[in-house]
Amino acid sequence: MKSERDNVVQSLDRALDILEELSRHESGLGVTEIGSIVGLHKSTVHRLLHTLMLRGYVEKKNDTEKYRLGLKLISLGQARLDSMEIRSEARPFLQELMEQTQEAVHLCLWENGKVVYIDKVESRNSVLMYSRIGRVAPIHCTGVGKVIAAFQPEAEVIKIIKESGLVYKTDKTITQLDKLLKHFEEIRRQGYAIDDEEHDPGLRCVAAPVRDYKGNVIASISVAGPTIRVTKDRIEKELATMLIETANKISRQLGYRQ
Amino acid sequence: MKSERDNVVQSLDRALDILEELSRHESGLGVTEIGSIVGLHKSTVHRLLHTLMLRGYVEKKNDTEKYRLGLKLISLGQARLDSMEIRSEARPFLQELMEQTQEAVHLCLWENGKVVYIDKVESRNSVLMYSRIGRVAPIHCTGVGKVIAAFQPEAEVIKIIKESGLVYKTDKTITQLDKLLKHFEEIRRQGYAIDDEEHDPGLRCVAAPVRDYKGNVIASISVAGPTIRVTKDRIEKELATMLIETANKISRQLGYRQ
DNA sequence: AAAATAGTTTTGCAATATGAAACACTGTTT
DNA sequence: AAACAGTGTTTCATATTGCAAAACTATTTT
Repeated sequence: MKSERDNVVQSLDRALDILEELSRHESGLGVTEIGSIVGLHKSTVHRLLHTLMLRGYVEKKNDTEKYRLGLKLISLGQARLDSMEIRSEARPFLQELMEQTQEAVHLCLWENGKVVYIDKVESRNSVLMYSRIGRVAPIHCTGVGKVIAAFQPEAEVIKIIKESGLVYKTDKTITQLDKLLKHFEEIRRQGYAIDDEEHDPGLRCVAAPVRDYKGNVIASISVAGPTIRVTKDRIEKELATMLIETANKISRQLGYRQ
Repeated sequence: MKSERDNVVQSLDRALDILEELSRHESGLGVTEIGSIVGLHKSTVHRLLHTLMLRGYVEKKNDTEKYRLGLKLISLGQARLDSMEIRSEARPFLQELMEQTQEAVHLCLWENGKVVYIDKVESRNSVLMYSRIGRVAPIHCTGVGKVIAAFQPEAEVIKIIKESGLVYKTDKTITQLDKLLKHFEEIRRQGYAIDDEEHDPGLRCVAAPVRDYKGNVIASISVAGPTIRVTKDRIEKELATMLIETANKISRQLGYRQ
């Protein structure tokens, strides 16, 4: 039986291992360190790094022997981001929402069965949180994830959950499939989702769905902050409404007509 | 004589060719197209794409046979951006400056002999322009580039100019080395640089240097917009001062004490 | 000063990656 | 409907590449 791993180009695969390891180490890694972590001989690592460095994908950090990701990755990553029309269309609305709420605002996209952060507008009051452009948002314990998943075909959602699992993050994480699906019904009914410390203790997020011109939910936006500021009361009285309005504006910008 | 191109890992090198070609084609490319452009057999391209796709570095566009850059590049690019402390330190100041001026504001970094855009805050009035995160700003015809180059060791600047040349962009581009170096003297004297339609017709930009804790110019910020809004008069009367003040705030944030 | 560790280079050869050829699929033309 | 053209995918013989062991160089630690 032919496997996905058949026909993988070994040296390319290895080089990508190296890049991903470097992305996890902001302070950089040496040749021998990389070799140990990715399980390759240091002379192999050295040659792969030589090619990556020549092409700008890695660089040595401040004339040390430590390697880090290179600027070419910024360029390619940004090229991919810039090709996302929804991102530029949505940005002004996100900015406005951040100004109104003074909390961090996010835009996530539903891509290949994953919810990915593709924009984020920080406020002056922003606190450190998990969300970061390029990161995947779990569909069971983030507002942006739950609100997208709730509006996808249930069979597809179940398949994804079976693959990635309902990983426990906090005591409030929903880790039972039937309870999550029931929760998704509630989200569909009220039109928005809340992450009530389900991903990070002390953090709450409210998210609303963004639709494309056909009415499919393809993205979500959210407002997130510490529970002492993003209170349940504040969500019900003002944030949910503002969020849904903003999401609707973005949806209309994308050609959605209800 | 050992060349840089010695010991290049061929299949990695080729895969990077493919990624860079895809970054130039927002609408995606097919296997055979890629093969034609990068000069490889379609079966070779197919196998490299298979590995890149498995790892998330490319994906097929909306169930077509066209390939495009994948989300993993966003992740890695953003990891590199997020490792830049100056970027997060500067962002609130850039936001403030954009609010005050209502024009596009940029942050560029001096890295490996190049000036690279690493942040950009758009205004509602932003017009389409060359600047894009990840792109390199020419040091002879952009404000952000000239103001960094002016404060670097002259020998190093001359070396870089000899390598990349003084490429003509508009009728106002400075294309003679002696005139450019003289212009750099003027920039050092007045403490800011102006790109007066030297890179794009109809666009003007004013830029100021950002210093590190040692006083070295390592970055620059700029305000840019159409010449009808970013007038010479407005630059002299208000923009230059605001820009220098903001650049100084960022420099102080980085530990610079004059 | 000696030992240990890390980075870099060399090299023989086994394994990989290549591209030509064939096959499968899709869209266009007749 | 059949033939044709072009693209994507797969196979396979083999030439070339990439590998890691070994050796060398440089730096750090003891």
